[in-house]
Amino acid sequence: MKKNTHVIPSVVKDPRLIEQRRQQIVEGAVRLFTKKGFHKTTTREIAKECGLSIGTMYEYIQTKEDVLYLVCEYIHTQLEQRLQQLISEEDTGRDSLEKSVKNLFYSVDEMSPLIVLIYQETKSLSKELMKYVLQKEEEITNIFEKILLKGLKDGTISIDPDSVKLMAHDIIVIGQMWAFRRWALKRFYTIDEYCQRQMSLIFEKLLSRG
Amino acid sequence: MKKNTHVIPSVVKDPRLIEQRRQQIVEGAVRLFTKKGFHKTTTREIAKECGLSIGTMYEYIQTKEDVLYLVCEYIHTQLEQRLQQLISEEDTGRDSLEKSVKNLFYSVDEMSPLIVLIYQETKSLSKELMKYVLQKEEEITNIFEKILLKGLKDGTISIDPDSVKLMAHDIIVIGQMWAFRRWALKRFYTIDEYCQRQMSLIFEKLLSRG
DNA sequence: CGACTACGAGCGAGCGCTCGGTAGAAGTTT
DNA sequence: AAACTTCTACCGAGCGCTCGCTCGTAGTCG
Repeated sequence: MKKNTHVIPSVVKDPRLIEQRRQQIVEGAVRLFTKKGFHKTTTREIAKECGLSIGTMYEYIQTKEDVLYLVCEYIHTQLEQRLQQLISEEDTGRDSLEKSVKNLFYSVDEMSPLIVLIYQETKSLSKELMKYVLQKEEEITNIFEKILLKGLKDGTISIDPDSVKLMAHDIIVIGQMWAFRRWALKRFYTIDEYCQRQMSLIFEKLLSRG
Repeated sequence: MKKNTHVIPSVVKDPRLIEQRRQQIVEGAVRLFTKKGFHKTTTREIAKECGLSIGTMYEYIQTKEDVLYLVCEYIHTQLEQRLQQLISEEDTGRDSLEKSVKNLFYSVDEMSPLIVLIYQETKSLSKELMKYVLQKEEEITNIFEKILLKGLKDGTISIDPDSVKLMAHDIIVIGQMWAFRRWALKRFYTIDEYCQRQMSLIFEKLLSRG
């Protein structure tokens, strides 16, 4: 099952305890990382924020970097679940895409600080761990690729097959851009306006050959 | 003239020397920051890389953060110059846009590591300095806004006036995304393909109401 | 008692930055 | 022209401090 996930060793034996404590750690770390960034947050602060002593915290991770990895994994899982939730077999490709893109925009809106965090801190991971995080990012992009392909098959979407991958990336980036360019966009658009206008950018393209 | 630029004090008096040494510092720092990131690079390393002693380097800056600011400013100036270069008064809005978007894509391609750097490290600046950097980012976006407005005026581009700002941001983000999602995109597209396909995404939209 | 989890003072490495000193150019006095 | 003074850029050992992480000990439960 969990093939593309890096397993972080723990001194503690009880798996349920591990999961619970790591959840604590992630939640505390997210709060701090979004506020101050990874490098400016100390291990002592993380421990305090999640209600553990440093000693105890280090029973559940090996390095500070592990915390960042857990955080990245958590964020990606969160986003992925939200996106998978609304996907139904019965929808046409086009309907599914419309739903999912909208879902993406509003998810990014709610998860804004988390999206920004993952954008800015992934590079602080070692190559090994970054690989896993980028893999997950790609899996999320693939969600949209699949939907596009479905629409291509059932004729509800028309697009050059060689552009499918690119369009999937475009959708993700246009979605996430609401998070990482929020400082500029928020002054001119609400999330509703943003959603509507960007949807039209995406869908006019997808019908232009139909 | 230089109103939106933060001036970093220097102990040294000679302005020409300041400029020359800071150029050295920026060049050395860029090499290191793109490789290791800002936080993992030490001041000693920067000094060594640019051929100054730490003591001397600190005659030209006040803090390590100043170096990052100088680097960000350098990158933005570089990009802005490239974009301004190809803009001619005589072109129609549409021609100008086509040229400039293409120019953006290929500039981002060449400046890839720099674009990624500015994306990832801007947040390491203090609020004060970040303000200046984001301002510059916005000015660069405005280049495209102006072109779009010109096209709207001369009738060569058709777009909802309220979407102009957004479209300018879209163009910038789609350009820069070639840098920060290179790890995925490079496996499927060359820069030429990328440019061509993304241009069609942008321009089909801009003609759809025409 | 043995197995396991929690604790936090403390270690040692490494960091950003300073500051007293040097060399030599520029200016001034004799 | 020589001697002295001032100014300026350069230097790097070292200061003070913070960081990530460890490990000996204490507490708890079966």
